[in-house]
Amino acid sequence: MTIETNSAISVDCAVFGFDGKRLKVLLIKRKYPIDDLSAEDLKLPGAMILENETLPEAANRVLEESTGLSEIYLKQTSIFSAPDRVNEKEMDWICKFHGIRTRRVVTVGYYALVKLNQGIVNYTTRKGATWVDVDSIRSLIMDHLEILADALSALQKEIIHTPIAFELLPRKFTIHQLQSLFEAVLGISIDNRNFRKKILSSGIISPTGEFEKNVSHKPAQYYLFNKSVFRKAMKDRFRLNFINNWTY
Amino acid sequence: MTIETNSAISVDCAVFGFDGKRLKVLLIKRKYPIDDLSAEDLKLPGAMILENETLPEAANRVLEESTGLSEIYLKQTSIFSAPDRVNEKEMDWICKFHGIRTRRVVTVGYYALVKLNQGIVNYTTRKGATWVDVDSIRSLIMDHLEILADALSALQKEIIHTPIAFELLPRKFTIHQLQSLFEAVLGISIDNRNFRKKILSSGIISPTGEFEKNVSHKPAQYYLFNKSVFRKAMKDRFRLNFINNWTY
DNA sequence: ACAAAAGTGTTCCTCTTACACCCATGA
DNA sequence: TCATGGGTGTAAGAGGAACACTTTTGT
Repeated sequence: MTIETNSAISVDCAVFGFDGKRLKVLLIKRKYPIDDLSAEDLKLPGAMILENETLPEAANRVLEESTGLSEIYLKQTSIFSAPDRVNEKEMDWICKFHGIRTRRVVTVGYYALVKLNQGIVNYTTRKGATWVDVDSIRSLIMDHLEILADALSALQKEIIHTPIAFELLPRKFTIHQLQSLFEAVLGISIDNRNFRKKILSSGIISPTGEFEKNVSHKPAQYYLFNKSVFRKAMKDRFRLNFINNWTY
Repeated sequence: MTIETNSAISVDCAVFGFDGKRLKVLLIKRKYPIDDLSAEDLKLPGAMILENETLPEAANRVLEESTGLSEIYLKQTSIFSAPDRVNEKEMDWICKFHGIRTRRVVTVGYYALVKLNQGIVNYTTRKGATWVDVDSIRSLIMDHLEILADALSALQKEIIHTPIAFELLPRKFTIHQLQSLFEAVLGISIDNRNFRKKILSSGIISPTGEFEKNVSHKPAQYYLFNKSVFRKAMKDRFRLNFINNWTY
């Protein structure tokens, strides 16, 4: 197997999902183990870029292969370019695995957000991938732990400024789910009354009139994300006469 | 001249400075013009990465060459990876200029912030580089205009969340200078009373007791940036019970 | 009846905004 | 004395933070 590459640039994707309780990330096992590089070692999904492909295209290809989904929310984070980020043994493995020859691989980190559901879990399980609690991950191959940490940090920054939370939830969701998501991603706890007030008064979600069924408590209403209101809100962001959201 | 490169990855830097009135960026002229690629074409300073160099190291090298300064504030922005981002003619020029052979160049954008002063202006002028009003730039070679726009947009986002404004000002500065900087970078106007109140009550600047001299108006006091207070403020950012700075 | 999560209001306080005049200096 | 930017205060309103109980459902 030889993939034609024109330069040793790869992409690695931290694919995040939310199971209602915790933030998960998709990990795969090393294929083609050699020597003491075990097939049990976990890594982020990634690939070398192809000749006629941009980096986001490569990242989308990785996502489609690993989740079966296209049109996933995708965001570039940092570049990892330390000349020694891949040690000699790992370098051998990479060259063998990808069918290339190179002395150095620069990788570009991405994070992706998917709406976790049974279909995806089935698909990824068939592929041998697993969804792992982000908090519980202690080691990954090469510098993938660092790439993951960087992706998580970028996600945390972004989730409070842009409406990416909705990329991690089903189309219809309860306010409680939304709140739990913020709590899981940011590692904080949020007052429920204030949260409802803020999110409802912002107008970016709309009630559907549908309610949970077969739950052993008062059924919660389902809401929808309201893109148009959000876009309007973004336009109004630079208000009249002063700086918003100055966080010094 | 042959620089050894192990892959066609380059860095391009938007070096920003502030002259007290306007945001400036450092542009250089194309060297070694060929055909109708003129020596008058303007570009961002950039370079191919060397074999044993990380990307930030390459960017710092570019900065040191173009400004004579080290220890400059430097921040990575986006990656430009369209396979056709460099047309054939430009590709010829790149290969000739850098003494390499490649079919494709992926470039990584950086922005840098420098404290503009006579020394730097002299240095850059000797090098044939110029400081140009960011607003006035209409075209640059290849996709450098896009790289610049991306850098500016990253700077605008960052300046309201982190204390990078001080990287663009002299060590001692007046509140008016600081305000003008925000106005220039963000393209807004700010109420002077509110600005003073906010910046002074934050405690991140300290008065020096020194005042302007030889100005034909009431002399303004000079202030210093107070790093330690700022770092403390950052730690307090995640407050007790709710999400800060939610901008939906 | 009980367990479990949904849903709801008010008060206090801080921060944002809008706005206009006198001061100190050099020319 | 004039031109220039420096420097100051206040009031009204919006939004953030803290806080506890009732409702609805399934078991």
